[in-house]
Amino acid sequence: MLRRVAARPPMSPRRCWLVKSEPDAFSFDDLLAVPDRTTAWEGVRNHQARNFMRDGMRLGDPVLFYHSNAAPPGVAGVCRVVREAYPDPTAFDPRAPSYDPKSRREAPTWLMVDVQAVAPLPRYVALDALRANPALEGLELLRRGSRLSVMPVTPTHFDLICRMGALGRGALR
DNA sequence: GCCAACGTTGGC
DNA sequence: GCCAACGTTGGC
Repeated sequence: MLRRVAARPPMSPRRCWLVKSEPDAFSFDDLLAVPDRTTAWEGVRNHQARNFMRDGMRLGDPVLFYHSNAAPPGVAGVCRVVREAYPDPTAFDPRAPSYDPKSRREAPTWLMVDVQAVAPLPRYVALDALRANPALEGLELLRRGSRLSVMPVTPTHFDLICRMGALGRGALR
C-alpha cells in the first residue's frame, strides 16, 4: 500500500543550513560521541541567528557543521534538525556564560534547536577550498565580515559542499 | 595574539 | 535617533 511520507508540500525545496562551532569547545567528533549523536544548539545570542532557528529550521532539515577558530577552519560534517525551536534554558541560568537576565521564562528571548549527527565529511572541506570554488559565490559564510553562527545555505551549495567533502549522495534527501 | 568587522550599549 | 565606546567573532 502506498503511503504518503512527504513532510512538506511539493515544490517546497528543503531548506539547508550551516552552524558554526569552535572545535575546542564542541567539535563534530564530540557530537558523534554524545548519546544519540544529538545535542541542543544552545547559547545562540544573536537575533538573526535566533530567527533562522525559529522561523526557518524545520524537522529533518540538513545542516553543515562548520569548525570556526580552527586550524584550518572548515566544514567537518553533516547533521540534521531533530527538534524545532524551543526555549534555551541556559539563558535563565545565572552561572551560564550565555545567561541573559532579560530573557524570562514566561517570554523567552533565546531559542535553540536539537541537531543530530548524520555523517562526517570523509574529506574535511577547508575554508580556503570553499573560497576557491567559484560555484560557491554568494555563500553567506564567505561574505566579508560574516559572523552569523546559524545561516541558511542553498540546496545547490549544500550538495556541492557535500560532494567536495566526498560524502556519498543518499546520506540525506 | 593581532586586528578587522561587526553588534550592542548607553549618554545625550 | 545618533554615534562613540566597548565587546565579540573569527581569520590569520
